[in-house]
Amino acid sequence: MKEKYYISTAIAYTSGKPHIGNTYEIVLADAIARYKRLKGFDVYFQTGTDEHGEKIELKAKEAGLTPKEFVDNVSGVIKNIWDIMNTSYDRFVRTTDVQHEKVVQKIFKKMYDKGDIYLGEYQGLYCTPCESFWTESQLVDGKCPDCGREVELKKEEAYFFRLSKYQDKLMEYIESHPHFIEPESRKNEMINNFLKPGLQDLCVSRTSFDWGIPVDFDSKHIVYVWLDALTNYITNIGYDPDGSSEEFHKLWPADLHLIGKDIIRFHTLYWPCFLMSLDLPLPKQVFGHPWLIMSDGKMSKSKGNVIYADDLVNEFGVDAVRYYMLHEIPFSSDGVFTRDLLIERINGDLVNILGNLVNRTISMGQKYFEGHIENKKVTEDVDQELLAMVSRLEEKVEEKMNRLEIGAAIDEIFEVLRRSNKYIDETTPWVLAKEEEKKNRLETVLYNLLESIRVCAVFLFPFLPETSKCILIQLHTDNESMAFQESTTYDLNQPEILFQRIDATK
RNA sequence: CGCGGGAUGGAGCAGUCUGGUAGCUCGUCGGGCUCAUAACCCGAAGGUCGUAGGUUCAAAUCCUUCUCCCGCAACCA
Repeated sequence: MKEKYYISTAIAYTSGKPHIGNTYEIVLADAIARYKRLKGFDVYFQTGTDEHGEKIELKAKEAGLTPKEFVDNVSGVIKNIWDIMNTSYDRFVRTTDVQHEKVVQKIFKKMYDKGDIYLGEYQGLYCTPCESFWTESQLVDGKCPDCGREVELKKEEAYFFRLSKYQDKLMEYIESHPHFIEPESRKNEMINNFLKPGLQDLCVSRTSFDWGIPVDFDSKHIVYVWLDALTNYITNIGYDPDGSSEEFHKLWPADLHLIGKDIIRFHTLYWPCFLMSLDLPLPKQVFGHPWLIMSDGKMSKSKGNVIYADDLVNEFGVDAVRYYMLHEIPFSSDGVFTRDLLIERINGDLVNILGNLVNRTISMGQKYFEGHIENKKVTEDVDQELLAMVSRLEEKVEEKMNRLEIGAAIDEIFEVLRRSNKYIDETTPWVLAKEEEKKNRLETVLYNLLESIRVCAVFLFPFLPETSKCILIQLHTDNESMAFQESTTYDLNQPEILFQRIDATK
């Protein structure tokens, strides 16, 4: 039986259309999910939208819509972009799903009955005109950061979750599972800033707005959005305090929660404590990925530097945009998006290295053998280095993917493609073609190239699914073996341009 | 002294854990080839590895000082 692999993205907040930075996460998750499937895992890949909260209530009001109408629309927009990016999620969840809402209420009740949630008083610095609570650190010169007016100490009835109760257990878990929080610098932040000073109990209800899940036994309280949002990882696979589904028992705990670096705290402190309260095992890993930013910093409407994924896909194609996202963003520091660099990557890597290699190889196959190529096994020493690289590729890619170094995994594939281009120069097929007695050697050379390309195409599938398929179609093969095959027969299709060169001056 | 991460040829990065010829991609310059999308291949120039000191036969790598950049510092998602 196949081993399961449960990967999730954070659910996207439905405040508006996601820009390209917000789209990075789903593509990253998709690459990992596709890779795990390729390696034989039974993958469950979940994504969706987070639809409650005060901000959405306000946005809806501005738009003259009910909150539900508003989130129905935005959730659809988000799903559409995920589809445009050709992502292979298994389930798209929404926090406004009735089933989710019901289970969240049960979870809240269960925690309350257990004594982990208690009714208390929220004390905070409140700005009355802005109707907002602020923390000490959010204040600017001791005043409201929004309007600059004085804030006052205010008390409000609220429910609290006893984070303090689970603090030691959580610390123990983090220390005994060194890869639970990645990258490591984030783990240090959590330990030093929160765990060591001691966790404060978390306020898990709100009374200042309505758009959310009501506490069923005290309906003037709305369940805190994060308690609502985080539980999506279990409610949608059948968790139920009164008895969970078979699917839940199969899938939980999740293998990887892929999230943005901005929400690490919620996923590595609050979420584990919630799970411990429910007596559930903790996810195996939480990876806080860096961001795709613009050269002048984070994308924002006020800066006017927002770029949307669908616009780029229309202009450059989905795999070019995927390639950029997956290849250009380092493991633990932000990656910068520029149009020039995108074009450079398309021309330099996708057109020159990959596209041209496929094109020139298939062209020679057609020209010299009318597309019919077998392995004549007239080998020479010069073949060895290429074949060795191809045979090591699986191991190399696996090593990088296990560390979630996606860009480095792609580099390994391109190393083989570069080596293949070099192999053509070393073997000079056009010279071999001039001598009839070298015909079998020529065919062997082309065979070696075709197999190398085929293996690369198989490994490119998680990252560039369309391109991978196009290459296999041009090679006219459905052999998806990850290893070099000694004896296949190729009956090539006509070559077609995989990526069109972009004129950077336009 | 709040905590953490970073500073490497023109650009972007790897190497730092486990000291020992400073590597990759792009760019520049020169050459080769003609199967291919003026693509491909080879070669060259270019770095006191942020600063100052220390340990060592030997430091990008270990220790300390300072400078600059970035992230975090809890109830907004």
